Amino acid sequence: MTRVLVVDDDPQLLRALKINLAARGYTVLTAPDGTRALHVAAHDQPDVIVLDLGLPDLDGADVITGLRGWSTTPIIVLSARTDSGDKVEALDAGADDYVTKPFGMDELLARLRAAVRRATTHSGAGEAVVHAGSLDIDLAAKQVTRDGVVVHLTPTEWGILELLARHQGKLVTQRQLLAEVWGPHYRNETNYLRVYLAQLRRKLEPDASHPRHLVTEPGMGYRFTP
Amino acid sequence: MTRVLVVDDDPQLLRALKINLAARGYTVLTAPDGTRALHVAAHDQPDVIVLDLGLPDLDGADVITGLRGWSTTPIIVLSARTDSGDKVEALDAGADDYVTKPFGMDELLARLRAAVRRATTHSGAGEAVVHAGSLDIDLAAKQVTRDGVVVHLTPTEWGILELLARHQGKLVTQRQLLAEVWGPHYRNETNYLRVYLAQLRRKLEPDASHPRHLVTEPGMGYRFTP
DNA sequence: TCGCGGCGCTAAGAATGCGTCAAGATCGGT
DNA sequence: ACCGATCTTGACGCATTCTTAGCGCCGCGA
Repeated sequence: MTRVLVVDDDPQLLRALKINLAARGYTVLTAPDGTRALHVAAHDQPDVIVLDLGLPDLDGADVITGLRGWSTTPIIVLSARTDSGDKVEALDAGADDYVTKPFGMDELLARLRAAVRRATTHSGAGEAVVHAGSLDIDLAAKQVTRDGVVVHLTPTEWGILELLARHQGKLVTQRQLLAEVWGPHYRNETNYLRVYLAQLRRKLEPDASHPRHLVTEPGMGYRFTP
Repeated sequence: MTRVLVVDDDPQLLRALKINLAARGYTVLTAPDGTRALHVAAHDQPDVIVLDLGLPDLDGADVITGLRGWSTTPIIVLSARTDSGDKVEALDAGADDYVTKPFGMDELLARLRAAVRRATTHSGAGEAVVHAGSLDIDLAAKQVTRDGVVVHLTPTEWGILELLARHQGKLVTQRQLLAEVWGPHYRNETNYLRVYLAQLRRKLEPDASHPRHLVTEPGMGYRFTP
């Protein structure tokens, strides 16, 4: 069953889309703002995302960028703005399609089918386990094992590790981590990161004081290196 | 270089598209009708196809079906018909996107970029790496390697290198660098640049006193030459 | 030939960011 | 209401990084 994540702050529209999509046999997930959209996307891995711009908390382009860092899930943007600049911005940020409101339900459904078709014909099964030394991180099961033994992580610890593992090899800025794990208001609380990274290293690294996987890039952020 | 096949029976529009696309660095192929479009597509294997509906010889949906039989090249449909039924038909036949005339050139170009990006990131490895001699600059991972070894850069050093590498070959003025890396208030502190460029050269250049990549343009700024 | 501005280079003090520890505060289940 | 787990908050020492100043070189024009 195809799973669609619909992100919109208008309960009316959300409901209308939910009914229409469910009637066509889609499984519908919803989120009312950007922060929760990112959470749901990471947690439930939908097959396609319908994203309304003009969300209350985050800028539309930021939501797209936040998703594109680790996911290639098709994104269809909805917007009331017909301005061509907005379209260009959203598409260049990584959106797959852009539909202006008011839209025909038939058209949206057709674009949805097109997006899903592309994604399924192009990509095989995405790998959900990241290996790193004696560490195995199962992103789908949300579980980490070290030398085969399960390591217990708190929700916050997992949030950080997941984000880093999804971007493995890439640098993740402190702001990115704080915004994704704690929320957009915590962007300057770099304190938290120091505490939690130390905790993660204590649990995961062979030698916590000389980290091999959870590497600090001073002044910039952190990097997970397999 | 990205190759675009434009299919349209209107010579005016064909010419306009050709000029605009060529100006953006695309290689442009053209076809005036469906039959020749299929031939060119089979023969030259373009990276993306812009297809006008309402061709003189074949029905639009038939052209799409004809292409989709053997190719997964992205197809962007142009049409004067705003009717939602046409859109649904074209998209379900296998088109990737549908743009109604009259359209903004900016929007079309953005949708073109989106289509090409999808196609390349899904199949090939979409890497954002700048190579220069024994230097590899990974802009996404924010990491530099020299002869395969990772070179550690401070945030400021990286800020400068990133800006220069993104504009590789082009001259970047001192004001530009200072404003982007330090902030708009530091536009006259050319001192900083001297210090940091020296540091970067020491870390990255084979012979720091005879720079090959980080070149000074006296009185103007700096240039990164691969 | 001389003076001048722009650049490369070095080095030291100042400022910032990080790891660490430990003690409250909060949450959630019994 | 209690208790353990988890999250927040503050403080300290240390290392790195940034800022700033000073000197010498080179090319250019007077």
